[in-house]
Amino acid sequence: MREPTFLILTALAGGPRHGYGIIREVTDLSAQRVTLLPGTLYAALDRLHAQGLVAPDREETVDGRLRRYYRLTPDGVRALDAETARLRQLATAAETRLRALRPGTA
Amino acid sequence: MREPTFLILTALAGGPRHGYGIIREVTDLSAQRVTLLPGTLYAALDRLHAQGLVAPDREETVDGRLRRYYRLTPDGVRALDAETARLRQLATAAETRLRALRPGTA
DNA sequence: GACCATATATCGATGATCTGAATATCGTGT
DNA sequence: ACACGATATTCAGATCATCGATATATGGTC
Repeated sequence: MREPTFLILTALAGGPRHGYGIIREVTDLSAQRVTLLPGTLYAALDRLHAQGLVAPDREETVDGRLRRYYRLTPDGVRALDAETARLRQLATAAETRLRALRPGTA
Repeated sequence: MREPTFLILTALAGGPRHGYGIIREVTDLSAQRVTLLPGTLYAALDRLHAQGLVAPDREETVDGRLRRYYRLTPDGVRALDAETARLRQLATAAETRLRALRPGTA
């Protein structure tokens, strides 16, 4: 799983969001580091839906503009959980070696 | 940066390694979860060398077989450091939301 | 009426990785 | 002498997520 996909799942872990809401949430989440492009978002949502990790939630019309909400499925929560554990394990392994490289920084 | 690339840099953070040594180290590092294929490894080494993150170290001949060692460059250490910080930040953001989803697990 | 932010959607190109196969050398067993 | 397995490296072809660009439409602002 790549970073944009991970951030989309993380954004949805904060509650159902519609497409543009996800884009804004991801921008915040990553401290302006990642700006999700529409192509990335909708391709990812289609893929994650096909994988059963997200599902359409509800549709709202606000000021005449359609909002299509998505939410995490239970499988989606599990996938995000597993992916988070994996990231943490990778970071820990690297940090252990980096600390050994620079004993002065300990 | 994808997982195999990150693991290669992490393996080299433990000291210079030759190709097959990196493959074995990555298998250990990831608790048998990731098995680096030769094609992945050498393509990544070429790419990382072109980016200045790894450099050829020395060559040894053991039992008549050549071993070509690679090591992290200072830029490589910095890149691994930055990437590790990024992974940790992502994991922390996701964990915060996952904990809020399941208050019982806190 | 031009322009911008919101909102959803599609398409081709890019690039890192994976699959799968090929090449070469050495030690061991027969 | 020869086949075989382990070590070590290389390359062609394919896949897949993401990017960049573009399209469509609404409502509010100037």
